[in-house]
Amino acid sequence: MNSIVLVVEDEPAIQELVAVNLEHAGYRVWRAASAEDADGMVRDALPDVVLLDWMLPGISGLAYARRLRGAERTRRIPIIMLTARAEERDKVEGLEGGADDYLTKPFSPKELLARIKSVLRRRAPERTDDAVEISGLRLDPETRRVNANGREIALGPTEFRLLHFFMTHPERVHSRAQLLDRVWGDHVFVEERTVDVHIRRLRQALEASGHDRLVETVRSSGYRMRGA
Amino acid sequence: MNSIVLVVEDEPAIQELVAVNLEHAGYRVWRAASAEDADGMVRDALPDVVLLDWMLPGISGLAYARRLRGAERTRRIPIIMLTARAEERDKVEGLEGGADDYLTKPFSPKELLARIKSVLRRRAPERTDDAVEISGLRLDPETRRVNANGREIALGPTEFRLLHFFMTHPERVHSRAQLLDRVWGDHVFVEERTVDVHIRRLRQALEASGHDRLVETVRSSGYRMRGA
DNA sequence: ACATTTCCGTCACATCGTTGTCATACACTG
DNA sequence: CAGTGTATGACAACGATGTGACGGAAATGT
Repeated sequence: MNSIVLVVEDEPAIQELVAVNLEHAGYRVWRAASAEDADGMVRDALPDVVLLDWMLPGISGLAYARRLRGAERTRRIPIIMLTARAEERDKVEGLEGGADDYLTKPFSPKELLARIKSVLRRRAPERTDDAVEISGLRLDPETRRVNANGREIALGPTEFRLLHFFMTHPERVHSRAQLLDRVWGDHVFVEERTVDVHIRRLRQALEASGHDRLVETVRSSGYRMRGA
Repeated sequence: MNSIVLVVEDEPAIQELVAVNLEHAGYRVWRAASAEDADGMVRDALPDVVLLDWMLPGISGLAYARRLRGAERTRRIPIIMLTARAEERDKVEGLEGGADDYLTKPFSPKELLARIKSVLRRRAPERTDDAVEISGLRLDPETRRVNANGREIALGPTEFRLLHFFMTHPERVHSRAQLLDRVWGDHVFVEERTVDVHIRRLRQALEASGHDRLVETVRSSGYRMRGA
């Protein structure tokens, strides 16, 4: 759903090719020609995926992947490495560096999109367009709609994202801090208790259909969504 | 999870490497460049593991390990020693100093993580996110749920931690003092008798499914959980 | 540009669960 | 049976969460 892909690639032709394909598929693309460039962009806001060329002028792709994985703020961003055929033998080392997946040049647009989608699904399913459903409650990111047994439910933007995150990570306890991080996003300075209020609003919206009982309070830990 | 690793290493490059890898794996890292540094940190709160370089300016790693093992408060913290290849012959002496394991430089991140996990599992399995099950009673830290043969059991925060500790250390008698230390935590001032009350509450919660018989009283010693 | 509506974050207060302690009843040991 | 250790129920204080209200920001409509 309009996810942001940061493409770090020094070869203009390839960068263009990749970017065009991604944009055509509905992604927003940030282009960087080097790790240094990329770093400047990441400082302002976080992309949802990083496509990282292996060979880069200056800081290498591998080194940059390590740096991203090292910093708390960027740790969970999925990384896909672009490598030339000849570099394939280095895969093992690269994986240790923290890449989530590999793409060997040349690659087809279809393959590119598939990898991105798969990597998103694995590490950040809430950034995906797939509809989710739990016991009659259905959320569809594509249409931005929520239905409870067919009847539509109106949600504010934050409640929508909150519910989406819950539904893509059910059965697991999330602390208020984690929720702020992953639902409100990066660089937020908000009281933890604010989460409570939005939980309240979400529950209120789900009350009509009785789905509010899916949102459970786990005292002293956080909140959890029932998985079934 | 979210265990704290105290890294004591004077070589900045290695400290950085280790710290980054650990953080990537989800640990919280405290960095110290010397035993003296480390000691200051330990005074405030206790880490779950100590990674200790063999060669340190000032107090040596070996000496510091001995000190940690000597003090009641820090005695049970697992210690992993970092040694250079050339020092390998000293392994025996090191083990006598009380280290739980060794890592010979250079080492791979994978090996580092494996050792830490193994050492944690051995000395503090309750710091792990793995679900535990004993004769139909199942506790899952990730979802913060307890089931007795499928039926969910509600526990307060303290009872939950208590049960978790018991289940990860079955068949072993724990004194009230030990339980206070490891379930309530360091630096607590609570009557020992309070443990009795929580045992009572835990048993009460487990009564419905008959699992309360798993929690045994060992007169004049403490409590124990049956292992099967 | 202005008016209106929606949404957000925060606060104050109400409510409820949890906690540590005590007093008492009970069980075990020698 | 005396003495020690443990179980249990009650309780008051505390802490965490629920809830309604409010001012202002942001989006939307006119």
